[in-house]
Amino acid sequence: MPAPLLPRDEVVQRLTQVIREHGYDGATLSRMSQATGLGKASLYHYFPRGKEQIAEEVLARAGAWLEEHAIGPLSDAGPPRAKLERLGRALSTFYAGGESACLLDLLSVGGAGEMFSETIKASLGRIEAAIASVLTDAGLAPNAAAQRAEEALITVQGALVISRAKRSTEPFRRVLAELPDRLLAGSETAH
Amino acid sequence: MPAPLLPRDEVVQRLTQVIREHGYDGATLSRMSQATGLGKASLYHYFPRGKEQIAEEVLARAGAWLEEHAIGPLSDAGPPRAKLERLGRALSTFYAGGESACLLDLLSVGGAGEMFSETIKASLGRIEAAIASVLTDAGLAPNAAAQRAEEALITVQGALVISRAKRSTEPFRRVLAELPDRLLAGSETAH
DNA sequence: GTCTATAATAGGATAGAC
DNA sequence: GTCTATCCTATTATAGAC
Repeated sequence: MPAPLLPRDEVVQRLTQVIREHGYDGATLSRMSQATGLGKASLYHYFPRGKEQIAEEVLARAGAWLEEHAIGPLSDAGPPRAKLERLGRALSTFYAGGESACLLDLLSVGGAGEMFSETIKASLGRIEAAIASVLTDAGLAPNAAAQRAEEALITVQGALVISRAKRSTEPFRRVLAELPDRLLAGSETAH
Repeated sequence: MPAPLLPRDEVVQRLTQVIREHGYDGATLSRMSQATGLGKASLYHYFPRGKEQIAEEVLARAGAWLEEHAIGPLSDAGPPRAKLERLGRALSTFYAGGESACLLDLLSVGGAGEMFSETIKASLGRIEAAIASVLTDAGLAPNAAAQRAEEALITVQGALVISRAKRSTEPFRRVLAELPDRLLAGSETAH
């Protein structure tokens, strides 16, 4: 059997780019074929269930990346502020400094929304819980911590939308920079 | 000439629903035909340039609604807090309490993004300027006011995304409820 | 102003050669 | 593992009757 032109992970990575740029409906097999250099038939060799499977793997890979680089480190030892700053750097990488859209956003629209709803909710839940846990460590009450963790997600997603709409990464960069202060405001480690 | 089955504005309203639910690429003429009860050919009678013109008019109508119900009233006489509360009510109506996605979000993705980029940026600019103006009236420095106005947009958009992803309107409702306090915090009228 | 019919193209998916 | 060729369906768009 001939060696693949691209390792599977590289293929998934390029498909991720296509979906992030065009959304689920706009991510046609033609575009995917072009982005990977593989014919449509070859894509079906990698992903027998077609487009839906592609989106599933793209989503899973993104989830794994976040788990490793953003969520996991929040459980490490260390001061809350340092962990939140590290989270900010991870998110900046993940979203390419604000240039790349969020899959959870794009894949929650229309027909794709129903397909991936559970995966998306689970991902959001995990990151939200991890942030909340850091904030309780920092001295916030559980309710306040949970609420602020959700606010963090809201602000990051909103900044991505506004950055995309304004065609400027400035809102995203500003939001990320301010994130640790905002989350820790009033906590025992903040003063 | 026979009377139209639906007034044009009613047609545009139903088409708006389709785009808001499915995004630009997912808003097919079949769905639009079904939503309006008009055949595809009739849609081309209303909108000779097809789907792109439909999205243009949908966007224009949404912009006009916002101008009248959200942006305009911000220039009326009255205390800043009252105006921001009224803005919140208008946005709650506009986004159906968090159930409906934002056109500026959906139409900034993929190919549609390039088509409507200028319109979208202009809309964002107008609402941001109107909010900033209320905040300077409330005693904030122009820079702080502009920054907070952008934060308002970010938070509202983010709440819509998270509400959609979580399939719960709670984040949106909470964000709207907290909006006036957040925007006015530290201003001379806040204490 | 709306319709049926139809063109032309693009989309998702599969068969089978190499 | 990749390709060309093909199928079927959906999509955008138009022509022309009523």
